[in-house]
Amino acid sequence: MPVPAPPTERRRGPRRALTEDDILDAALSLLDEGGADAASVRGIAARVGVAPNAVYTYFPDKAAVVKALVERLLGEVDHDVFADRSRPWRERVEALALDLRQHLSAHPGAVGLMIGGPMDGPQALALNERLLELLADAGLAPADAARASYLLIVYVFGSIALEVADVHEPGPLPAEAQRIAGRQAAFAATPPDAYPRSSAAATTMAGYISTEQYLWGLHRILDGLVTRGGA
Amino acid sequence: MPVPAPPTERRRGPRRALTEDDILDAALSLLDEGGADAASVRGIAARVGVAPNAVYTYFPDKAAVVKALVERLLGEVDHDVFADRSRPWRERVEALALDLRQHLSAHPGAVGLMIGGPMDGPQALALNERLLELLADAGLAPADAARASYLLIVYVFGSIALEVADVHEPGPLPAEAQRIAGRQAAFAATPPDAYPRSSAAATTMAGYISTEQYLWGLHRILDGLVTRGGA
DNA sequence: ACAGAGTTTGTACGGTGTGCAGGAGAGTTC
DNA sequence: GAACTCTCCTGCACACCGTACAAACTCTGT
Repeated sequence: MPVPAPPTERRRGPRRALTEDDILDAALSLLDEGGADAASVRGIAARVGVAPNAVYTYFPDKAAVVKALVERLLGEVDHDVFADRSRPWRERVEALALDLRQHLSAHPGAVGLMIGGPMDGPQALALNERLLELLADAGLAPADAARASYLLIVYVFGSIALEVADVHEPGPLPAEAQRIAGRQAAFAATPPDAYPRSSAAATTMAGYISTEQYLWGLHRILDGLVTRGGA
Repeated sequence: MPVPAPPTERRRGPRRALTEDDILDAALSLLDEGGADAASVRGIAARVGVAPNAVYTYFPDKAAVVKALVERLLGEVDHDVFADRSRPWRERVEALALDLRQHLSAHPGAVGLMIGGPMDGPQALALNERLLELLADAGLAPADAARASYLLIVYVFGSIALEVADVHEPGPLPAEAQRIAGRQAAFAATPPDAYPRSSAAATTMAGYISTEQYLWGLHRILDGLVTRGGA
C-alpha cells in the first residue's frame, strides 16, 4: 500500500450522485443491449439519470470510460483457476483460454473496444504476468515464454474478435448452434465452381465459431510451443 | 464470363462525375492520413468535390463503402506468390502471411474496419480458397485444412489488429524500430515488484510488434499443425 | 421536342462528443 | 453564524456525423 494516508477524506463540494462504477455499469448494459453505438456518453448519462456532461466529472473523456470498462472486464477473469501450479500447465492454459472467451463473448460489444486500444492497464498486465508464470512452469525459457504469451493472447483475442464480427445485430450472442446454422446457410451460397475447396469445406467453416474449433486451434498452438521451445 | 451482354450500355441521365473507385481512393487516403474517424462520408465527398449526399449515388450507405474498401485491400495481395506449387508449402504460407501483414499495416486505419465486419466478400473467399489449396498441398485432410486455415487467419489478423492498436496517433505506422523503442520506454515503467515476470520480459515484450515475433508465432503454429495433423 | 430516368445539390433532422458559464451544495475558516 | 471556496451538476452551444427528402439539372430514347 503506497497510500497509507486518508481513505475517508471527505472532499469539499456536494457529494457525488454517482460512482465511477455506476457509469461503467450503465455503459456495459447499454453495450450489451444495443451494441457499441448504444454506449454513447449521452446514453450513459440518461441511464444513470444525469446530464450528459456530468459524466465528465468522473472520466476525462469517453476514451477513458472505455479504457476503464476494458480493465474491469479483464479483471473479471478468475486468476486462481490457472494459478494453481498443481495442475498440468496445458490444462491451465486451456482453462484460461476458455474463461477469457466466455467472459469476453458475454459482452460482444466490448470486444471491439478492447482490440481498439493498447490494453496496457494493470489488469492486462496481471493477466500477462499469470501467463508468463504458467509458461515458465511449462519449462519455457523467459524469452520464449514472453513470445508464447503474446502468441496466445493474439490467438484468444483474434478468435473472439472474428467471432463477434460475424454477428450482425447488436445484443447478446445467439447460441452457438444457432450461429453455426446461420453460417452454414450463408456458406451454402458459395459458388462451387469458383471456390471449390471453400465450398466443400463449408460445413467445417461454419463451425469456425465453435468452442471445438477454438480448442482445436489452441491445441495446435500448444503443440507448436512444446515441439520447439527454442528460438 | 456469365455476363456476355452489354458492357458499354449507356445509362440515361447525366454522366457520373465519379466512379466507385474514386470514392474508395478518397476514403483510403483519408483513412491513411487521419485514421478511422477521418474517413467520414462528408470528408470523402469533400475530397472528391461533391456534396456529401452524392456519395449515396454510388453506395447505399457508409457500411457499403467500408465493405468495398476492405474487399479492395484484400484484393491487393498477390495470389500468384503463394499459388506456386513448386515451392515448399511452409515457405508459401510464410510469404502469404508476410504479404498480408505488409499490405494491411500499410493502412492502419483500415484494420479496425476489417475485423469489424464479417469479411465474407469474394476476395476474402478467394484468399481462403488459396489457403485451403496450400494446406492441402501440405498434406492436411480437408477438414483439418479448413480448421488450419482459420487458425492462420485468426493469427494474421489478430496480430495486425493488436499491432495497430498500440499506436496512438493516426497516420502511417512509424518504423518498426521506432515503435519498439516507444514500447520499451513504456514497459520500463512497469513496477517490478508487482509484475516481476512482465518487468523482466519487458525487452522481449517491446518486440511483440516486430516481424521477427510475427514469424516466430507463425512458425510455432506451423509446427503445431504438422506434429499432429489429425483431430 | 418531349418525356423520363439518373445525378447532384440544398436543406434539414436527429444523433454524437465535448467546452464554457453559471448555479447549487458542502465543507473550511473566521 | 457568516463568508469563503471548492466541487458537482446543469443548460446551452458548437462542430461534426450519417442520411432522408425534394428540387434542379443533364442526359438518353422516342
